[in-house]
Amino acid sequence: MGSKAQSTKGRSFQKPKGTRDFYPLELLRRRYVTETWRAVSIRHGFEEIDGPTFEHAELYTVKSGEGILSELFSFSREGGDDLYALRPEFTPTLARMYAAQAASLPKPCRWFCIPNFFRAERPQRGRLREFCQWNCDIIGEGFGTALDGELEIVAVGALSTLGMTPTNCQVSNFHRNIWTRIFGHAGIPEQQFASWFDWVDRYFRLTPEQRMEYALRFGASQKQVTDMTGVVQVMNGEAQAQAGSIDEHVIREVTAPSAAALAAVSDHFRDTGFDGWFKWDATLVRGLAYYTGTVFEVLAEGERAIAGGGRYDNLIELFGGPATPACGFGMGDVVLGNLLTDHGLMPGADGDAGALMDAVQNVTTGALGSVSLRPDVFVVSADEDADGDVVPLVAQLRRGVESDTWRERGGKPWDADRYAIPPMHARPTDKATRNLKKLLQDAERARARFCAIVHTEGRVQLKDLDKREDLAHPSKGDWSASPVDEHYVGRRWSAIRNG
RNA sequence: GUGGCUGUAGCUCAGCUUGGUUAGAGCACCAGGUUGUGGUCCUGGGGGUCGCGGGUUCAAAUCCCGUCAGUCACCCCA
Repeated sequence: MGSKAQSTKGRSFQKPKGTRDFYPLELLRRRYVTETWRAVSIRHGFEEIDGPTFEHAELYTVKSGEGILSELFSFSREGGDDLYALRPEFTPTLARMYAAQAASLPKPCRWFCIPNFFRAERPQRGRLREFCQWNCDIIGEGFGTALDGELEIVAVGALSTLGMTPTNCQVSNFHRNIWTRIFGHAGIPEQQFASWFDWVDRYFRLTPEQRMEYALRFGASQKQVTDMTGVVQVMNGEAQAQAGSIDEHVIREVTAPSAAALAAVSDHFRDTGFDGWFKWDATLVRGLAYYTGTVFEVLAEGERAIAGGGRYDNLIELFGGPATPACGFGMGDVVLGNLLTDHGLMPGADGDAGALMDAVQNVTTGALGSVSLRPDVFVVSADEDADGDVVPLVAQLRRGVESDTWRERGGKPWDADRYAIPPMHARPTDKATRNLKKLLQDAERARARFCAIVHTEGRVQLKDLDKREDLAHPSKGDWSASPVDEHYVGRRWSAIRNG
């Protein structure tokens, strides 16, 4: 080590711009994040997939136009005609894969992947040319309207597991159709919608004067700018509508259907115990033209978006599949890594290799909750009055119960004693039926080990699906859906798993 | 594609404004010693094309030009 390592022969090589070398400690840090992503995905009922690292370049230009080629690493075989490109995102691959098998896939289909992506951009903080990104997508309709909310909760679940809280991190939400309706109502021609989305997107990055100038340049009128400024202010709750702009009641009326969809997302945050994370932001529209409904971004102070996603209801069709609604998000490892490090939430950031090894060990082998590919429990409702208890119970089981000792100590997210009851793989049904027999079939088809049947007043009946027998509580008979109870149903298979 | 900052030992950096003897520090590494077997302390040691190229000068890490690389921001953001 101490002697001169470089030979006078040979030349030295540098890693390509915007790429990273992962020495042992760095790779462990990455695994801490990716294994957490994986565990959280599985617990939320998502299945892991992957696709090729490169695709026909056309797959990307068909969606985004030829202009995107300059941001791709593209190549062709020596003497070959086909142009390929390293994948810059997963959505086209996903749409292609889904379209190819659409008829035989379950509806909805919950898929995740944690692949590397490549973009030929200029690197800067939080943006590299090769990075790792977690993608979660729900494709196809369930009976519920909560698909978007369900999806967002997965992202929040991961951040929460990694130690982020609503005080330093929130999910900004909006619905693109709120704007298209407003645009329509304001008499803006459809060809100008894209420009107006850009305008909305830049709202907080430009001064009022710049906003006016920007709008006039693409052919808007002064009145329209005044109107839209008023709409942003009303929507964000910053002010009453100003004189001369669109009346607040009119705004509410025009946008009611889309606002209701957003409210459903907000409700889902509440039902799953993540209320504080949800935020409205009327200026959040996201650049991509393919979003058709809700759009969201996970934001934290001082960082670019940690995750972003939304609803894309006509993309599967674009890739040759049947018309299928879908929503998804992506979360990159670069920004997240910066964020965790800055908040003291990255194990081994101080070079403590032992702590880092323990952290990865805990995440992967079970001290923090083993990840069962088979669902630990399938939760169904036996009574209409208990329907509303399913989502909260599933969320509670997936979250686990943190231990008092850990909480009082102010422990780190990766500490082995974090949970009194570890997080589990829990699933609700996607079926609309109330037929208990069918619901149990659904549970067996999902290969669940147990089924929790929720009755009124938080009573839970527990079945071992492998042994086909009921597991009654020794003294109370039924179990409880409330984690504060001694006979909380989560305790039962927490005990089973620990032997 | 545009702009700001940076590039000196394996790592983190000082020195550059006001050019001038063998270019420094801490950590790391190696050797020896001390401490009654490991993270203490002491002593010594190896290791540097001062990113690269050109220019100005008697003399350049230092000033000027170019170039490459890194980084941050803009553009863009799937």
